[in-house]
Amino acid sequence: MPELPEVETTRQGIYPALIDRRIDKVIVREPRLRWRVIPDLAARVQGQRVLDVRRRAKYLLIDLERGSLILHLGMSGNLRVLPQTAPLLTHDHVDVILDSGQCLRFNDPRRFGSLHWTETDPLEHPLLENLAPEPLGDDFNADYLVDVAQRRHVAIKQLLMNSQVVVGVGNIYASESLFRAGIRPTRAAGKIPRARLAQLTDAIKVVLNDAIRAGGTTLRDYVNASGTPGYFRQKLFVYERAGEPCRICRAPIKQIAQGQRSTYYCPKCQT
DNA sequence: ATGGGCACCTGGCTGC
DNA sequence: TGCAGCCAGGTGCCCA
Repeated sequence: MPELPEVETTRQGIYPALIDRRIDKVIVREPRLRWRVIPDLAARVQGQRVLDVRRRAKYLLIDLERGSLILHLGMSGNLRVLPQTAPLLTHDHVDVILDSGQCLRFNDPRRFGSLHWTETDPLEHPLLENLAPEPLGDDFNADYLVDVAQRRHVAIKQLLMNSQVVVGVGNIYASESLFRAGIRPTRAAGKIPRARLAQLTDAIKVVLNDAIRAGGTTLRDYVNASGTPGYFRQKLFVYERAGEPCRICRAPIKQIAQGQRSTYYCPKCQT
């Protein structure tokens, strides 16, 4: 489900409820996430105050006084802020109960999400330490992408989805960014001229920022911390629009498979 | 180093 | 109505 805009929207949504609150209790109903949640997680975090809520790539980092929770939403996860007494739904796997009486509830039907605890710098956690630059940061720019794309034979879309190249760009925003840059997703990364890659870095930033502003994209199950969907779906140019007319040139949008994922593009606008 | 394919899991939809 | 098959916002790991 969630790519960078959805994770960032979630971060912004949970921040006010978490910041400076103390954790009264953690309830892990289902520890079998992508990695098994450590058995003593509740004991380790109980009583600690929340110092910050950050995002790195698609990971949420909840910094406490003596460590950090590292949370990933996987494909189908969401976090909601609810009254502690709110009725449970299926797949409500974890509750973080705060001293305000509110509760941060993690729901994840497919259990591709994860919850780790670290008592050292979370950015040096094995899952995070080798991640590429943030797409919205200044070090993700034309020079960088040109350098990385050099001599690479992979299709540009797959390059964009590689977290060693840039983080946070998933299946939706890879297709959307390539549309806005007018680049065909199947083009070999190393054969795209510098000027086009420069347009692409800009397109990625614009698309991600627009999506954050719209509260993310809801296709099926994504909801923000208040339980409401994102509105960026209405602004998608190609994703899940196979056969529908291109919003620019009216040519039917094409759907292909790349690396076992669906890719969408306009055969006229993207070359 | 690079690239490709699989695995993990549940649920919703399609078509027989 | 039932059920098999396919698809879905991710990504770590294993293999060539």
